[in-house]
Amino acid sequence: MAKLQKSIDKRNALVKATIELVNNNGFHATPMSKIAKMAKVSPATIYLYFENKQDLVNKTYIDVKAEYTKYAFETYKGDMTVEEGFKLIWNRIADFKLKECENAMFLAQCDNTPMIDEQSRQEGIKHLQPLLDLWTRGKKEGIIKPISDYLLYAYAINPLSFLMIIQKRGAFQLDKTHLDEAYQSAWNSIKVIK
Amino acid sequence: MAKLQKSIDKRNALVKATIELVNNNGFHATPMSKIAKMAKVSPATIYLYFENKQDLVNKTYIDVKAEYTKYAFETYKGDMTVEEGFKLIWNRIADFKLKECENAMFLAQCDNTPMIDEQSRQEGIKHLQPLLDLWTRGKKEGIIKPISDYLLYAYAINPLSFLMIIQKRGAFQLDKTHLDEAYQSAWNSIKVIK
DNA sequence: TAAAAAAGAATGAACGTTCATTTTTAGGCA
DNA sequence: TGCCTAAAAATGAACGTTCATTCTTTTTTA
Repeated sequence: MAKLQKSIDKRNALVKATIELVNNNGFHATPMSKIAKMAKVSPATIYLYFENKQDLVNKTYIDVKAEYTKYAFETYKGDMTVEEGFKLIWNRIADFKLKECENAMFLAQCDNTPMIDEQSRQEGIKHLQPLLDLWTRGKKEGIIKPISDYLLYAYAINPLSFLMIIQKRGAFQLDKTHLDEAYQSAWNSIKVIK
Repeated sequence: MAKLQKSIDKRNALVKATIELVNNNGFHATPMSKIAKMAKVSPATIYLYFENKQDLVNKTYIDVKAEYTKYAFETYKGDMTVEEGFKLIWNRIADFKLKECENAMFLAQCDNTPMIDEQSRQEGIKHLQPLLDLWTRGKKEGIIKPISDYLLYAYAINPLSFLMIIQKRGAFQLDKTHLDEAYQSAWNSIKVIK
């Protein structure tokens, strides 16, 4: 048990180092030797936990994506109204992107580059199912516009990624007021207009 | 003149090859030797046109960004109403992202990774001024919500990047109906609600 | 004490860039 | 016009470095 614990710590250290270094330098400008150094491990040890560099980054992506969606849906209950549910999930996602900025930046980079295997990408998408289910219910109840899930995502959720990135670059600070405005924009763009 | 023409052709070929290879492989997985091969040029020749690899990708970014904004604002006239102007620019941007998919993918990758120098990034942002001016006017006239330009961009323009990426990945096809819906979402999220 | 985990050094391939050389260009002169 | 030449442009090969991965040895574990 002590042995297993130790291994998990090392794996976590490797994943964490990968995120930080890839965020700052990009995938291919991040040598295994630096990841090893930051995780306080020998380069050779990485290969006890991951097949190779590609496997390391794929697994890191899946880990982070799982953490992200776990956080997003953690307090959501199936008996909420569609509007309540959406508001809750939206705010949890916003929270995550702003508080766990490093993790969110990593996901953004993975989603916009050929860094990740197609298979790992698919794996990551699965975790969004609760949100899709909520939208399906919302459309049935006539509360959410009867348009493609992709469009709903593009206008309601994805803008948060953009805001996170420019906030990270120091262009502006997202405060409570901004977030309220952002939520209103998100909700306006998906709700049925009466 | 023949000589100058020839040089411009070569530079263009290099920029084009860079876009295609970086889109498919990422910046650091794209060797200069492959760029040279695709542009039908010797590796050494690249260094007659660009200082080094970083300079090549910076210049490519600025070129593509300029092309993008030129297209976006080409038919816009200052005497249009705010709503007309926005609709026009929005549709031009959508056009560009869908027709010039390679170019738009390249920009998305640059904007979400540490691939580009901060200076080149700033240079690229300048070109968006006409859109910012339009929004300023819209706010003055009480047509556009009095919120930060970043939020306006996040909800009105940026979703197009997301749609382009998933369309490119084959997840779904953006047709005319989708585009109309997308435009309505965009406009709803920035216009003043009466 | 034997097996598993970890380490550092070694290896071979790939890359960005430069170097020495060849090819092309432009234009002055026969 | 056609030829010559010096400068500019272009090239392929070579260099030195960096990196992912493996190998051999040492350390830790149970």
